[in-house]
Amino acid sequence: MAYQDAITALADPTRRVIIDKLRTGPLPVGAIADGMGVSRPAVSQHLKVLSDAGLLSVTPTGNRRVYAIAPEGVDELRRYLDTLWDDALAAFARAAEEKAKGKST
Amino acid sequence: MAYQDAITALADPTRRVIIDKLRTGPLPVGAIADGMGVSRPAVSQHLKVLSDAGLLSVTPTGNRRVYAIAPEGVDELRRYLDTLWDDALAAFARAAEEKAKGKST
DNA sequence: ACGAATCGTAAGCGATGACTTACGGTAAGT
DNA sequence: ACTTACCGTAAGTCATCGCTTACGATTCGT
Repeated sequence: MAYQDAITALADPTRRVIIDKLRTGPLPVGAIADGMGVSRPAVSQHLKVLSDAGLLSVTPTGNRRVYAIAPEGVDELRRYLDTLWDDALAAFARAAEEKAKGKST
Repeated sequence: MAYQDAITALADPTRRVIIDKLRTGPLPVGAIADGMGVSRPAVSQHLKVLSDAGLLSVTPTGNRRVYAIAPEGVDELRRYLDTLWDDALAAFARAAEEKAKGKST
């Protein structure tokens, strides 16, 4: 009960930028908000969405909160897409096969 | 230049239901719309979004239009998530390592 | 102890998007 | 040829979402 939230979270462009910024490693909020065109509170809201979706982990360190990509959350989404991938391929092959047979019954 | 559209398309619950209906094989619009709580035009609109995102293929057959999952589109999204997965794992390992070292430099 | 810094939350606003009804267009059936 | 079935599109409505400004809480520095 989570891959749906992960997809919804990644649907927003700004949130994808945040994810990209965290690809190289964990960052505090200020560093994340720095450079992107939106205010820091907006970034905070996005971080909450991403965290709730299980895509980010938070580590309160003294004054600041360090965010990092949570591999588990990404993996959940990955597994969903894998099953979709498998089914799509199977259906594709079956459809091609029926077409070749002339499709009777 | 497409995985973004794929994610956006899959973000909607109704569209995910459509995708699930097509997992077992291609279906015409009527069969897709049948049983889900929204009107057929709504389904048509969703089908357009999914098609534009590269997640579905259309095959006009006489009177009706048969939709099927496009493996290519799914694969694009899959590859994006794989790179994210790789980076996340690498960053995770690096962070753990630095923490163990006591973090110098 | 006091001021500055870092960050989350609340309230309000504007835009995007999902849905409905109504309509037009093409193919199949008789 | 006429009717029926199947489907996409247009217009309009209503909710959702992302953004901003304002504020409060906690922690660091001096």
